[in-house]
Amino acid sequence: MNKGTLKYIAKELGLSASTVSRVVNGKYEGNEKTKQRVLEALEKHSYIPNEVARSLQKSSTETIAVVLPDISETFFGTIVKEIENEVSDSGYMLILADTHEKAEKERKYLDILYKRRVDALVLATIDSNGDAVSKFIANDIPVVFIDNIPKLDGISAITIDNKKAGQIAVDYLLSCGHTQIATIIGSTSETTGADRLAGYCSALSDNNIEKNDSLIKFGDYKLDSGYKAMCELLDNRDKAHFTAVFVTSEQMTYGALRAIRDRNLNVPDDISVIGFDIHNLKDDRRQMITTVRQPEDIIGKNVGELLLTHLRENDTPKEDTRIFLEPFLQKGDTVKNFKKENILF
Amino acid sequence: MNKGTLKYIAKELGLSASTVSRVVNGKYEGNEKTKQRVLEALEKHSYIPNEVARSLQKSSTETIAVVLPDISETFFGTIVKEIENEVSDSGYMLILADTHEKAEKERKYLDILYKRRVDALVLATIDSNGDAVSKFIANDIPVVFIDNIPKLDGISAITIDNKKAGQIAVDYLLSCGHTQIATIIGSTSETTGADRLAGYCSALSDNNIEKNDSLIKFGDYKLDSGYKAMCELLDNRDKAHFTAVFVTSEQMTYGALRAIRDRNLNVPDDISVIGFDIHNLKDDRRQMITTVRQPEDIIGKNVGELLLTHLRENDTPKEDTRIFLEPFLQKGDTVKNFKKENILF
DNA sequence: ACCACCTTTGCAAACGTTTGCTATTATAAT
DNA sequence: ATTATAATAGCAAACGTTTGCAAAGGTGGT
Repeated sequence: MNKGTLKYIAKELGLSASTVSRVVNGKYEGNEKTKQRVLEALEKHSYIPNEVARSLQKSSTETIAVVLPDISETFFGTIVKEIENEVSDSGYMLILADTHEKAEKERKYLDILYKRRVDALVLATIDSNGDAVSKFIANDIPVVFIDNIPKLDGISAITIDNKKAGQIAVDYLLSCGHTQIATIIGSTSETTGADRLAGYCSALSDNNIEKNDSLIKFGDYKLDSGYKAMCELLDNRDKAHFTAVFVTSEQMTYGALRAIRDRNLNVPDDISVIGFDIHNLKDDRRQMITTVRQPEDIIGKNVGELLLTHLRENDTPKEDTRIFLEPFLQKGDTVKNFKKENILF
Repeated sequence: MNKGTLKYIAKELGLSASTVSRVVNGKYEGNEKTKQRVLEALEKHSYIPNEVARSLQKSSTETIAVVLPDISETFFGTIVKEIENEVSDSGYMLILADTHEKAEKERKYLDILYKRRVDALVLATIDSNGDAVSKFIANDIPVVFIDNIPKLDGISAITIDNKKAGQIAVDYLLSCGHTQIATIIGSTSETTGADRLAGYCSALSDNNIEKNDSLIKFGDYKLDSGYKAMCELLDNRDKAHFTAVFVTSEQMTYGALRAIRDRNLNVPDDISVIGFDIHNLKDDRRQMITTVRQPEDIIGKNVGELLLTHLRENDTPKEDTRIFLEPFLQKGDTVKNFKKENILF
């Protein structure tokens, strides 16, 4: 029999595994003396329970899966950190899956994670076909989306109000005197992109500015697509002029900025740029990119809390939770203010 | 008996669990017809193996623990991403522990991870007392350090050459005409800090510049300590003058920059700064902080590869692996070049 | 001296797999 | 018809726990 196991120690003591187990778990109600004997033996062998065996028996792994497109982005890193912070005291650990923005990898990971019997799933999906996720729901494993609103029932979601995010950006540009505003939107097959676009549109129409479809370009959240979209906008600038552009993802923002630079245009003198999810360096001495931001830390904290209530009460809540947090604007130096000309620079 | 299990399906087919198991794992050698029957039944019930049970039986969880101080830092995020990328094809998943730079949390996590029977451990320790880690070594669980050189035997390490990092920084400053160079070093109880300091010293002495101890300050890698150290340096500047400072961590660099700004001094005109691990925004249109960098992606890739060979061959290699990667300088706009005055700005 | 009851501990099944060995049956060789 | 051989499938133990139930032993009351 393997050393270091409950059974082994029990046999050595002439006791049963049950007794030792109960002592280990603080459920022992018997003789104080034997309790001490057991405790000593545990100490002596420096017994360490096997969580895998425990998991099997309890059918709970105390593990939360986090599936996201790119852990190296500060945005996701911060969310993960906050989730961890929230759930670690309850003994849960995080198992991390980076999908590299690939739908196929996401599906594969979801399958594996289901096999591994994670207790809960946090998902920033890039492919909310949602089929791979339905197994989780069917088995009452809590699922929380952190990036967009799921199409299936049974999934909670904690996101920002993406429509408002679009509005904030456009409102700010309007307040700076811009009226010809272009935008680069990520995929609209998810609510995320669609809502940001909706916010853009409604802010315009609220201010009686007619929307110009040739000022709306679409990308896939990645750098190259932002570059390409910006090029198209610039190429068509004679016909569809604009003074500012609202780019709706971090990577696409970098792409757009690069495209602008490649044409030897200046930001913000020639074109104003407002980005998304840009994490400017903490050293605020220097130039910053104006950006719409999400409160990642609050998102993460909320996800953690929600997960814990789901997991503890072990009741799937009657209603899917929907928490919408506030996006906010972080002013930088990439938007020109026509209202107070020449003051900013 | 629980539905969805091997046993259940076996019973329904009038077969034994063994047979079904063997089909599932492609180890079945029997009658083609029964194989098909089993396959159909598996399909029909959409059978999903329970990895927890498998892990218990195989005593291998296909899980790699990654323990680090702060996953929200791009530096660690990138390393994690690359490790994941390297090992995911082999079926390994990452379990993530963020220690929030606390030695106690690190120890706690290491204990838990050992209980959870992870197959390997990647550790960026902040407390290489190493005691919590010795259990892993004793049980032939591969351990790789990614931040400093372990004191214990049996641990591999993949780091940059930290001495060279110090030399690179100082050499660059010297080449720009600086001779009075201060430095802010993280804890020297780890090799990381000690080596960077050694590099700083040797670069000075190689150039026949006498080291001035009052230009060497110590911090704990965090922002506040960088701020404080910089203040001390500035307060003492009459007695110990300097034109440049080499700060040896990302957060301390931000702290130092803030201290400089708070005194209304200009970077680089009044003081040149060279940081560490600074991830300047990808939009290289803008001002950047001059910094020593580590090739995170290569570190991650190497860690992944090393882990896989350890895990696959299941042999603890005779010798502890030591891989030293090259740090590199990323030039920015925070170092003044006295050699070609007024050209850079 | 008997019964009732409480205290202390153990038995055995269960969690869901994998796998070495054996049993059964069919096939072929003599 | 007998035996050797191969093909097929199952038994049962193992992985290391947890836990409902039962058994053993002890105590005290009558």
